[in-house]
Amino acid sequence: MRVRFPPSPTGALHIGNARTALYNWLLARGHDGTLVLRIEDTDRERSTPENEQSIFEALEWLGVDWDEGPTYQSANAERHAEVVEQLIADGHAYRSTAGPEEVRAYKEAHESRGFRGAEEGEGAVRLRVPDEGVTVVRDVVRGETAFENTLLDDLVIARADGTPIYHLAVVVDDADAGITHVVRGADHYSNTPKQILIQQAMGAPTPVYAHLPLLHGPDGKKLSKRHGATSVEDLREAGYLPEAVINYLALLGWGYDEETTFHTVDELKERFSLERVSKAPAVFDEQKLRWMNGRYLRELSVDELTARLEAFTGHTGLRDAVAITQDKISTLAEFWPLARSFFEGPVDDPDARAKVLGKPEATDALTQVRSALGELAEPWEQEGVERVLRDAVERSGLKAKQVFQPLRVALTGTTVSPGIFETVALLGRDETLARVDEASRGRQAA
RNA sequence: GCCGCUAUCGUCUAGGGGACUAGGACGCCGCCCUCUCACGGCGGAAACCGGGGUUCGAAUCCCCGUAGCGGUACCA
Repeated sequence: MRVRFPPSPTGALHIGNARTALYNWLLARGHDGTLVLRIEDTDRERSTPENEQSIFEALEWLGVDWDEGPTYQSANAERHAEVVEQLIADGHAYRSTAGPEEVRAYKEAHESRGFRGAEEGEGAVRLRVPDEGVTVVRDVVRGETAFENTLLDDLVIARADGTPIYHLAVVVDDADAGITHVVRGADHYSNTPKQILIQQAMGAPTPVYAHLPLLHGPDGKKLSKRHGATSVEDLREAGYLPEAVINYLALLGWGYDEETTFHTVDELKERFSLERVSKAPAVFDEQKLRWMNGRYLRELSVDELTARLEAFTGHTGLRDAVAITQDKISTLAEFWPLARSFFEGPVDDPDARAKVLGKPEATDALTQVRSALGELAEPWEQEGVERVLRDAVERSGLKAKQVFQPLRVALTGTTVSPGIFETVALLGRDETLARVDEASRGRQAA
């Protein structure tokens, strides 16, 4: 089995393309297959070094590798021209100057009939499509469909300037590369009979086809920027883990059984099959990815998560903070907002201060807490901190919440933070007392 | 317009004639846990697009309709 996947040469790796790449990869890796990477760029200028680089980086981040390539259609121009000449010589193709207007006029004159041109010896090269019979597309996920040849146009396979059209180029490249399985988006389905016709004219074999359902945004329209993340790069920047992205993408258009949701990459390689790919388009739901990402994130060891967060945020010395925030975040991006006050001091949140420190019992609460913590003997650890703080609550006659929230705001500046005991323990004696004192002064001033 | 594909909870899906009072997951709602936010646990609401067939029996098969999507380029 030889499969090949064609990333879009137009920049970021779109989520839909990523899924196509993933399925090709799983298929090859699960079946001893060879994976070929080829960039579809007959349209010359499309593959810029920057675009390619971002695609390769996205694939690498996902862990999707390949055995051969990258190759480029544009590098194969001579071979394409040779095939075109051969098809003309064999009478399978002809040169014609007919353009869109002529084609339209022809179709208006011939009711329900594909365009048929005449040999003119110049112009673009068109393939001669048979006037009868059907071209059958056999698709692993969709079954068989017969297309009436008479309805198909004589399609252009090379421009007047000699450059090949995509359909010709893929077919030639796939045939030359010995590609046996073509797994691509369903937007190519209606084009498949054209490619099969080219294969037949060339005498090349037809590979096994599988067309994947398209991906849509929440509104059922094509996934676009206004739906949020649309590329693998976007997901990476949003703090998703590659293993979660792979798991989620695998499930968009494919299901293994009645209840399994989590699959490791190795399990996916083993379990994935084209036969179980669904036919209906799927909607990309970032909320579910988010949930799944949180699950993966919580399964990481503290050391591993720390390493990823340090790479993601560019900060170091995060381990202790990571340990107490791990089960509060769903993406890497959520870490810093929750933990920054440990490193940069209390954040400035006037609303939180007014709402919590402005309460009448706040002064009393901070006073009790200050004296309790001030008397706490070393070591300054979570266990001792919790003990004295709970005692302070007891003495104050207030509810735990009435004491802890002012303390939380005094220490972090906000009403949302890791557990209060963990926070106090991590901050350390000096910093904790200093922040409490600072908050008390601020309160008196106000 | 023509050709084609698709159609199960809001979303991802399981289902391939009786096991379906249609299963799981996300999200949502409620309860529990609780120092905030989360996490976690428990429970709940929520779907077979419509109409005809076939059959003793249809979510499952066939036809029609409807809707969505794709193709119809000297784009990929």
